[in-house]
Amino acid sequence: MSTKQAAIGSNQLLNGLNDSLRAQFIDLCEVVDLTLGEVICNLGDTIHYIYFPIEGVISWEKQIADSPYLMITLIGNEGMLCISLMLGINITPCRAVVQKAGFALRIAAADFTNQVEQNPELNTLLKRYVFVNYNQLMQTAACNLFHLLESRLAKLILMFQDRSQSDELHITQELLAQMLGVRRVGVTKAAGSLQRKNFISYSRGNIIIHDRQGLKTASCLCYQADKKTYARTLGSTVSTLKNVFDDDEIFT
Amino acid sequence: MSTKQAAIGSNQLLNGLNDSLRAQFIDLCEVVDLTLGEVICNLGDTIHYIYFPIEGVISWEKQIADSPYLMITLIGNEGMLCISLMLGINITPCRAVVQKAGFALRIAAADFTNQVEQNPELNTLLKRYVFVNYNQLMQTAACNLFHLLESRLAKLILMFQDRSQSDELHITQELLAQMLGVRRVGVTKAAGSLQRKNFISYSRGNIIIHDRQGLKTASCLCYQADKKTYARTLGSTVSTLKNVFDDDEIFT
DNA sequence: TGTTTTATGTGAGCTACCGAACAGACGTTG
DNA sequence: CAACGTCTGTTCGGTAGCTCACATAAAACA
Repeated sequence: MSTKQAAIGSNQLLNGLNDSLRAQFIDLCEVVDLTLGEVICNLGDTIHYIYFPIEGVISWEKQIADSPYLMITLIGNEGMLCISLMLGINITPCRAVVQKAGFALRIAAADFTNQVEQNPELNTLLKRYVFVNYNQLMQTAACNLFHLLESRLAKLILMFQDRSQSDELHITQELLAQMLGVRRVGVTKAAGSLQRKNFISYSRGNIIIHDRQGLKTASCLCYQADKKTYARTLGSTVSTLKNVFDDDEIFT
Repeated sequence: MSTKQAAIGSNQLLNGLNDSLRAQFIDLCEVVDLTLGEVICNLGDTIHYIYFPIEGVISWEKQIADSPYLMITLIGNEGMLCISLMLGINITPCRAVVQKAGFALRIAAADFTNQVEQNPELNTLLKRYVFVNYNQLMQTAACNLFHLLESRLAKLILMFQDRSQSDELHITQELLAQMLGVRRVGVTKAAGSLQRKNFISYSRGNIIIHDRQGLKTASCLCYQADKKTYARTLGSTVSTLKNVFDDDEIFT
């Protein structure tokens, strides 16, 4: 299943390219497995490859002094890894960890840079993706300050579901807590609340999502806002955007 | 004093360009006043101009649903305004408000885009600046979650001082509270604590900084980390970096 | 099978910050 | 001078999330 043929057309970001350009780009890529828990890169690492996930979920985590790692965003087949290279920096400022196994296309940094320089269409597309990240990050900075843990947890679960395309997630409360930058007991309490509302059920690292709509009402509006930003920014170039997110209601 | 001649060499970011390129760029700019409280742009505005502050301080503020505006960063003569255009987006995602009067170079969006396309050196420099912003934003997202108000206030005061190049700041607690996303009484308490430690004194919208070193110990390490990121990322291109920040101690 | 490891749930006390309301102190303007 | 608006300081009750400690239960392993 992880052949390059199967890979074509399965990263939503690359789907924003026209067929010939996409084929040319993917021709320079190789398909690699993403194994659960794998650390793809660490703070300070030189960027050797750029990743475009096809299946699986990767968390992008920042560590600041005196504090544990904090998840900045989740990356699945709607995005790419190591956007620093788009900004001319070949060093990663973060750690990237595989949170759901799968596989990805990856391209060598030099090839990537060449392609971006030679193809204005590719350059435009990926710059827009950087903008989406930049915007989501501002949203997250505010979200972290203002919103209750239960809302943030609901948002995280929804994000994870979007990117893993499954109603069953495999992730422990301990890991969720680390991503959210809170104690495990906090997640237990918030997850218990979501469970009592019958939005999810939880058992030893398995979350089953029963009521996606309910989760949306429980989550903060940041979730919807981020998706709207993605849609509005990449919508004109990413033609198959509807596949990225099952967006039932995008509102203004 | 606000003639274009005086302006040359007074934005630290543009100082990263070689002399002829900088002269050529500034030739396309005009000098405009920044008046206190002026809203330079609002969420959703089309970007007509890019600003490079020479004197004065601008706050970059995001508003998310159900919450007041939150300051994302402060911009002075170490940076530029409206970096979205570097990412191919000509709409501002935020509000920008002048928090200290001064003046700035500004260049029309079309001229800016042309210059960036034609000058790889300029393009590289400003992409790196975007990276610095991106990195600081991740830091802020974590800072907002983990760090105490007093530390965040100390950091903000230091940032303001760096960008206003004065030991006396004119800003009310109400405004600081809004920037930090907390209530005014919270700032009163935190500022009172800093005052009792003799780091600052405070009186009706005037902060006088007595002990910069003390403020640094009171602030979170995010302050130092952000400056280090700036120095390391732009240091190789910005030759006069030492002028940007009076960095007594940059450590690893 | 019993033992250990891993994952989740509960409790009590603590702290930072919130919400609201109010008091004082300074500056400006009539 | 008096009246008013602005800015800062304080108080009281409430709550979210923290620290620490411990309980329970499913899975893994011997």
